[in-house]
Amino acid sequence: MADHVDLVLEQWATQRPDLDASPMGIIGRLSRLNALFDTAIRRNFARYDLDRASFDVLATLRRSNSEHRLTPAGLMRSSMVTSGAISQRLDRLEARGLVTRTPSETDGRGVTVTLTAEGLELIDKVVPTHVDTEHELLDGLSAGERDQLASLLRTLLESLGDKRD
Amino acid sequence: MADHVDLVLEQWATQRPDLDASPMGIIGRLSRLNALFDTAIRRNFARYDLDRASFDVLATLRRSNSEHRLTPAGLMRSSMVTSGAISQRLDRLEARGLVTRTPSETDGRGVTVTLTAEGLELIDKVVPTHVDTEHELLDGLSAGERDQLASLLRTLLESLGDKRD
DNA sequence: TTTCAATCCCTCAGCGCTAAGCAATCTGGC
DNA sequence: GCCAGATTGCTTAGCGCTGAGGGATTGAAA
Repeated sequence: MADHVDLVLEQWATQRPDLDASPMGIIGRLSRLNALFDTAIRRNFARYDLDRASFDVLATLRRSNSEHRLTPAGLMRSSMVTSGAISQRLDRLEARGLVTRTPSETDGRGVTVTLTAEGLELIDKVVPTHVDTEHELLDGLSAGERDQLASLLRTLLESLGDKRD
Repeated sequence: MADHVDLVLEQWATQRPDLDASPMGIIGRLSRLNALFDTAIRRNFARYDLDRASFDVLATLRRSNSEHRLTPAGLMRSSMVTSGAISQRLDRLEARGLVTRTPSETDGRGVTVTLTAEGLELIDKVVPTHVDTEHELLDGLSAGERDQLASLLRTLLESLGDKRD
């Protein structure tokens, strides 16, 4: 019963027994899981000519409100990428006709990003398959273990200052 | 008591109540944690003119064996990136004099990558600060919670086929 | 011995991101 | 009403990775 991170921990214990490398048991595994999840999730998106970045924007617009509209700043806060990345994502989505950018009615600097009918149709088709993919990825845990894991991860996120906004 | 992912889950429950989005409670949090960890870890590396890619290679060589030597293929298996990425990482590290590439003595196609004295000195200086950083990042959990979390993550990794090699 | 699939490492074009910087606009304190 | 500092969204150079592909070598089946 051992994964790759166990090997890494043993190697450090041998080569640098003075170090307490135990945090890698969490941070290393988390990073590996993220890479594995990402590969599986991207494979699903590719079937719809989407990448993760585009999906994130479309999904954020879809779930945010009934008008499916948000500012670039709002999208940035939700996504943990820089404003430059958001601009470029929107360029690509706008070129494909999946979102529109219109000047804000209340703020001369601002822009409103809205899902088009085509964008809504696409994301509503993809999201269920995405949720299925995620369910499959977690098949190895029981319902109780999943709850426990989600709860520990939330505790950790909150301790690092993650907020609702 | 709520983090950003709780908001996302509520939004999906409102906009698409037909979907069971609960896996996002794990996969979404894991992805967010990974991003937060990455930022903190890279900030520490930057103090030593290192990026995460270079650190990964140096650390893998350091812990692998007493000779601090490995093939590019071995580095690739350990890192979850493509062979092209390894080649480029080695180019950078070799140019800085932190590793050497020598032809394998037993395989005409092969190369042996070895930590130089300078590379060894650098990684031995950085690793303790890296471990400290990781300890700080997990401060929000008790020792028991950390064990529990590591164990759940290992179960999940194993269910996805992660192996020691 | 010959053949050939597999392996090893590399190159390179393309891609999306970051970091820095900019112009336009807004806002709160005076 | 005015101005300084924030905020908004965008542009661009530079960076590292992927994915595709290629040359050389190996090892095992025919």
